[in-house]
Amino acid sequence: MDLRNFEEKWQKEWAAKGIYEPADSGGKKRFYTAAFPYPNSPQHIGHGRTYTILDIHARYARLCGNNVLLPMAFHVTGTPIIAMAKKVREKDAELLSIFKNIYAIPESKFEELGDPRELVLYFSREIEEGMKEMGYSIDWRRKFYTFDAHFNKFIQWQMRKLKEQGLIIQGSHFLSYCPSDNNVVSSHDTKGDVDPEIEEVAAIKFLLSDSEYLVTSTYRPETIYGVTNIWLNPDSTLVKVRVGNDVLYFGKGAWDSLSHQFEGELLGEVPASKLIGKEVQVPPIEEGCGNSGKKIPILRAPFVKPGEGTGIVMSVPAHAPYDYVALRDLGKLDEVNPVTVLDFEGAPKGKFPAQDVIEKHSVESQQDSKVELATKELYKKEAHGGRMSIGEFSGIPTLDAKEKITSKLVSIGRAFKVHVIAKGPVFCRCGEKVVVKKVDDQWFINYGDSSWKAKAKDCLSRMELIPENTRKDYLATIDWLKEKACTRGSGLGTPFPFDETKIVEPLSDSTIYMAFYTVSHELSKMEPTDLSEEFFDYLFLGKVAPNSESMKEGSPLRQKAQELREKFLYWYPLDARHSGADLVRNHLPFFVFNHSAIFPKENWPKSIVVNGFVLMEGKKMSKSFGNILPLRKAIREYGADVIRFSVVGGAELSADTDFEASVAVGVKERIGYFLSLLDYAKEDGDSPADCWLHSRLNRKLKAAPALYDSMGMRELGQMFFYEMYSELQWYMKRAQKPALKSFLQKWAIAFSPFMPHLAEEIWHSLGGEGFAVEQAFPQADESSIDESAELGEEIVSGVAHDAQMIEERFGKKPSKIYVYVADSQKRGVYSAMREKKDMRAGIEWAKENNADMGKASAFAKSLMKKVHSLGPILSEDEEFSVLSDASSFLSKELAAELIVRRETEGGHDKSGAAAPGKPALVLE
RNA sequence: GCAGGAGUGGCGGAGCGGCCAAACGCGACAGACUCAAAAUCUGUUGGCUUAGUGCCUACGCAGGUUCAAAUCCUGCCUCCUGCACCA
Repeated sequence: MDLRNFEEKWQKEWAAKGIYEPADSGGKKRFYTAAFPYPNSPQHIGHGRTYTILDIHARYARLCGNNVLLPMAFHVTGTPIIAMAKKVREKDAELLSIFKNIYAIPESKFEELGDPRELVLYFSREIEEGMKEMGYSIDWRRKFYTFDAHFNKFIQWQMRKLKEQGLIIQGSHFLSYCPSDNNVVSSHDTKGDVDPEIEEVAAIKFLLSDSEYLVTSTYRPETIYGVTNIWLNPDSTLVKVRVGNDVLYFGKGAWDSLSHQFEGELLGEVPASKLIGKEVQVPPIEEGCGNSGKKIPILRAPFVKPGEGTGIVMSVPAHAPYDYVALRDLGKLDEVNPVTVLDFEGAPKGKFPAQDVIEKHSVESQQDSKVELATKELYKKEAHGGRMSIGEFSGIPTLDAKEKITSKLVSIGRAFKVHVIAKGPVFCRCGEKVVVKKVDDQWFINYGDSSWKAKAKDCLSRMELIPENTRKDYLATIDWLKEKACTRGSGLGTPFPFDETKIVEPLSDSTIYMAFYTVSHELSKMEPTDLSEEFFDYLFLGKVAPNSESMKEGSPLRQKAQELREKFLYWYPLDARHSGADLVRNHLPFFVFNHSAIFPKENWPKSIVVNGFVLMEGKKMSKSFGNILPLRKAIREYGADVIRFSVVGGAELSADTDFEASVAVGVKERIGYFLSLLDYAKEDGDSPADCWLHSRLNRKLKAAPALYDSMGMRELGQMFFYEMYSELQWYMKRAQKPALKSFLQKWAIAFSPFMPHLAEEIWHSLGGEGFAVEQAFPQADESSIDESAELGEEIVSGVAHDAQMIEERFGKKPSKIYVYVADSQKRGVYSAMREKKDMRAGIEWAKENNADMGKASAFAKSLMKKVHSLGPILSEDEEFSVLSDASSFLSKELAAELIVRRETEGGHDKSGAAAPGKPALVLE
């Protein structure tokens, strides 16, 4: 069976009739979008998940009578595509092998793919075809690329709107940087893919003489009161640098890195050995307090790495195990004056904390690896549970004191801040050490602005978030966001309007583009030069400057803007934004922020839906595992409906889902089963089996709308696919004359958001008019929900099951099976107990109704344990007739004559074991 | 380090105070069909037991609340994800 045949057929029909190209007016509307793809590779099935959920959302909205817009475009902004094209031109073996073996690109194409534009076109075509083959109900007329001139104009307008409100600022910025490549370095540019995280540390100045200082860098400026000496590697070279009026000493290697951060005039080099033995002054942060302002010695320390930090280290033996051990090894502990500056719970009495922890771990010498352990242990205690125990900041928690002391040192001119690569050194792929570079004229979008944050939160508070438990993540991110660098030096995209040599950075040009979709199909017919700031002001905000020439009343451009404004106002606000869960920390908050700043409240987005990832046979999909299943390949292999369902139906929205080939095969086979039922497309029957099946269906139809609204993908899939499937199998076994026409019609439409092609095929096979995907969602018929019919079938299947169970023990094939239906007295006891959830209620009922008290109390006792969980039951007559009706079916199933009797008839010692809903069985 | 999340059967994963020995799927086993296989169907899949509706032991570990806990509370252990200029 090849599902592709009818899938392609219906895709063509849908496209020919343009049913996914909605008018920009009329009736109820819904506007849904998902993040546009970045076309630097073909899509794999993982990409299919978000779009499939989006499509299901859109399709359900259509069944509910909405005019639905689902547009798509391509995000090409940034450097990766350019870098990739460059690699193609250089004939990079690894990349070309991926092209050939994973992406299946013909080698004849390689030449032209060296051009970034061709690369974009190639992969975007690939992606678009895949989306069409998946049956996504996208309006492709609105497609654009983010390097299009029209879009550029729009983004420039956006930047201007932000700047007007003071939300675009300029300032200095620290970047991880490779001096050899002359480029910014991020985690995938480093050896071992280490993230070059930038950290701020305090650089403290120790006065050597006049205005000459040794500069040490430290994570623990709060220990300044306890510094006893300076460590200097005797084999290193120091450099003297003039910064302002000061002359600063740094380790030579350290200066090479730090020189990218601030201006300084290199005065010369000094061998470190020349300084050893001299003294420096501890910054006089608080006279007479600890070692503050005192003279301390410079000691030799071969362990100091001249390239790290500033290459010069301050020593605090009371709190730093390394310093303590080093002094001990040198035999100089007695010559210095350690001071305890921090107190914490469990701090040793009469000992220095570092000494204590060193002794506890019996550390022998500096080379002992336990020093590291001791350092971590002590630091953890002091940093998180500790407080200052000296000076004006006494009693203040360590982490706060760190800040306060640093600012005080800065204010007295004895410290400044430097930025270093955390957990360094980190090396660029070219081999060079990554440094921190300061950029002075960087542009930012100021997400740190507090009134903007408040606005963004206001916007968020009005939005529905699915799943709702993501809300605190958004709030935390909104709080945490600060200035975001919004331009880059190179890459595809939009020139930044205030400095056209720069490009608007990718996460900044994808925040309000949903508004662009509402008119993109019209804008593309216009000249980009017409898309002025004034034009967009009118289109999106309805604003006209009083003396505007081009937009004055009656001008052609004003008319055009008016026409487009109506379309924009029709579609906006956006009803739902769909995305993978990974974007909760960046794109989605930006989306909220920017909408809240630029658009009035009535055009703020209504909801966000996020979903988890797709795993491949339990593992993360990745090029290195070689387990990527390209979307189009998967469609060819299994069919679009199978992939749609496999990627979406197996897990809750926010959970990761697993793609397994064996499951996909199972889905495909079940689809075949549903199709085979078309042979039974007769008008409805009215047998118990028919009532039962329609009851089950209507129950599902009743539950469905709430599930579709909350994106309960797993449960919908479970219910309409797997459950329906096994119920149909039971039905086919039970029904003498299966009649499934109206059942299949309703089912196909209700499930069409998941499997639109199958639905269309079934709909037309049953002679339906129009398209299945344009019908109204089938309303549940409450009167068809028949609890008795469902209970009846449960009893029948229970009898079949129990009889088989007993048969195994019976030893031989029975020729007769007697079924005893429990009497009405038991039912009375049962119902009374069920209602009151109490045994006495049953006994009382028995008394009042003159029942056999011995029997009644024994029965009541047997129900006692599950008195809280008794389900509904049928009356004796109902149960009797259900079983009588089913007796020929059961006889056939069990290959034995089945005789239904009432418990009251007796006739067998087992007959008394009958319970309501659980008849007693006797095999003969 | 900070923030967030998760630990259930052979596996994936439901359940979030009582119809739970635990949905559904996958896998495994048995049976039917068949010359045989695949596919399909039917059943079994914690232990013990009765010719079935019974009992016991289970939901990371240790306690607690409750008539009742996988579900609520406390502590501990383990694992995962994110931490920005990157699409």
